[in-house]
Amino acid sequence: MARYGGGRATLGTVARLAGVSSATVSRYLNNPTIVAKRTAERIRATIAETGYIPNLLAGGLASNRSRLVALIVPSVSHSIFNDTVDAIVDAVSDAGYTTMLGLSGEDDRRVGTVLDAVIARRPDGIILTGMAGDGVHRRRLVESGATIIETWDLPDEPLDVAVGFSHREVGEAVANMVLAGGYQRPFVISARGRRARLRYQGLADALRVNGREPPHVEYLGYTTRFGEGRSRFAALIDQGYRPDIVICSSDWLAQGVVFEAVARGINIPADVAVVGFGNLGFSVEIEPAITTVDVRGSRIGAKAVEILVGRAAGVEISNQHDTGFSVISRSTTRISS
Amino acid sequence: MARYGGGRATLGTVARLAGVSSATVSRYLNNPTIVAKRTAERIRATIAETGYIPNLLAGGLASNRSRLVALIVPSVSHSIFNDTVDAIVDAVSDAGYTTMLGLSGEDDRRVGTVLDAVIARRPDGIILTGMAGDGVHRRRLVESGATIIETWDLPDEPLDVAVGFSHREVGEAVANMVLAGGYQRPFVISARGRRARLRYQGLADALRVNGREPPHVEYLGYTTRFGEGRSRFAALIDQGYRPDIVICSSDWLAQGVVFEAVARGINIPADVAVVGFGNLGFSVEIEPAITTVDVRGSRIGAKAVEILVGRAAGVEISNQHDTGFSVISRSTTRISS
DNA sequence: CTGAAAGCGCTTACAG
DNA sequence: CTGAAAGCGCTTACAG
Repeated sequence: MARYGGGRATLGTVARLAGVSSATVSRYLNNPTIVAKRTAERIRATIAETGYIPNLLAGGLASNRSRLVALIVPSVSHSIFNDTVDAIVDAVSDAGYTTMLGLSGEDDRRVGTVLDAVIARRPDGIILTGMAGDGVHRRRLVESGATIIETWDLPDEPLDVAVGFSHREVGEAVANMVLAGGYQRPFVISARGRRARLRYQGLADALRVNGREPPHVEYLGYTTRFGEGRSRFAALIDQGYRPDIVICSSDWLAQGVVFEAVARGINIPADVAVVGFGNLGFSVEIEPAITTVDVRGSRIGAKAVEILVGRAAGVEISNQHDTGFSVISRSTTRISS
Repeated sequence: MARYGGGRATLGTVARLAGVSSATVSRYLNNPTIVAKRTAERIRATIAETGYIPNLLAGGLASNRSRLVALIVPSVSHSIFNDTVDAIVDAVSDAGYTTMLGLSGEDDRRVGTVLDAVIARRPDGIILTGMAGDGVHRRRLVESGATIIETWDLPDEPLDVAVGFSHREVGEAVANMVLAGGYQRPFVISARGRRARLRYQGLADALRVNGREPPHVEYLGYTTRFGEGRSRFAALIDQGYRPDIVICSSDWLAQGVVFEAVARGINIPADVAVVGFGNLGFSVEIEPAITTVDVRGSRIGAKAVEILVGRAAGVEISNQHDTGFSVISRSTTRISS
């Protein structure tokens, strides 16, 4: 970088060198077409020559638009939200914004701390997974003035706007599959989080309506792993359970179940069908394949950013966006029964 | 939030209400102990009452310290760096800084764009995975004035500071395991990235020194998946290869190999040993367990932030930090041969 | 221990 | 289409 007056080039440096005012350079940067062609060209050349990079700290302060989007997720390792995170960061970047990442921890334990840190940067938007926790946090969010987007859920009363799907409906859809497939002994292995419970309730209620008992369910921790699917399924079989369909709250669990079943010579789907959740990359690669629920995590992310950008441009935004889901049936047609 | 004069409270609002100058409030915020006890108490109370949250955009501009750390990784879904990302974001947050996340894409394709966006925010530190690409980017990084930390690698000439381990040495360690275990027919299934290639070279060179041929190797894409491990191993067997040890450049590949082996009734480790890389969570949960290389991703992340914070505090920092690695042997003791 | 004042690098009415 | 000037909300020598 060429240095001018002992520091890095500023807007002022560029203006002086190009023989225009700072205001004009600023206009060129934010809306090139409103500057005269020849002036624009001169500024462009000067910027290239000086290696000038705008200071968005100053820009955000002056314009009261930080072009910062805060993204808050529980974690990034072993997270079902990662497709959403990738989609958001990419879309945010394409829109000329920058993503701040905050980790709220398991069960959103640290969301308060993260919120404070994030609000101090005056983001234009805050994207959360799940719902915006308790009263204090909801209040802080509203008062931040940012567009708040709750994702992966459809709360009845979103704080601002929600982008996601109904977990109850997912449960109901799985129930329909159970009923249509003629399964008699479903067993559920589930995470203990709010949303997984909602899916179970949707499932149980729909089965009950059809005169069926609520299925056995085993709740694990907030995050679920391959190994737990494996060990829980093994324990289940060892305890004498003979489910004809195992419904898991994540594809990781389902993968573990499949792995254990294969190792034990239990036939999928003839002896037992396996259902996951998330349609994670590997779920299509497992053999026998598992049935799973695709919730289009990247679409949720893309939609969230679209809304953010739209809001900034003054577009009227409805407060509920159902991105839907689909049950992807693989290997649930029973060969024998 | 209580409103004062029609907007949110600023430093000035707090100062006026507490009956002190802005300078004193600023001092209280940044270093409470240099303010008189009674003054401090008054300010504290006023802040609580007004719900004041500092504007760090302004703070960063005025102090020329943004307290922003940029983290640049290829992606977040299905990434071996995720433990590092979690550790960094948490440590950055604990240090009172904020993380900006940029995705450089597969093979760092988009690193240029991401760099520009990030530098415009004037971060105090920039953390990258791998080495800082080509000349243009290296130059931009240096000129940014931020502390640059290259992680997951130990370049001979780091741009600024490097935190990681030697991929060649990992390959050599695996070679030692191959030799010690008496394996005769190693086969490598590998990602095509620079670092995976370095590990292969370390492996091949160490074997060559011991009078052995370089092992067969099959290179896949930049990212490797469970399904590829499965299908590549299947193809290998179908083609008549009979490796006694399969060395994979990721635990995902290794998991796929194990899965396929189990399905085919191939005994691990009696017939074939499987080696992964990364010590990802599930690798210990696979049965039979795989041998893998633990590179302590979260330690790399924690160390990187420690260096950043130390540098800001004026601590002298050496430019190479070897965080080491360890080979975790599981199921490589051969039962028959 | 505290305050008055200048300044960080931008944006944006306002006027022409 | 362009410029002069005020202002965004902080921090930090400087002086006391």
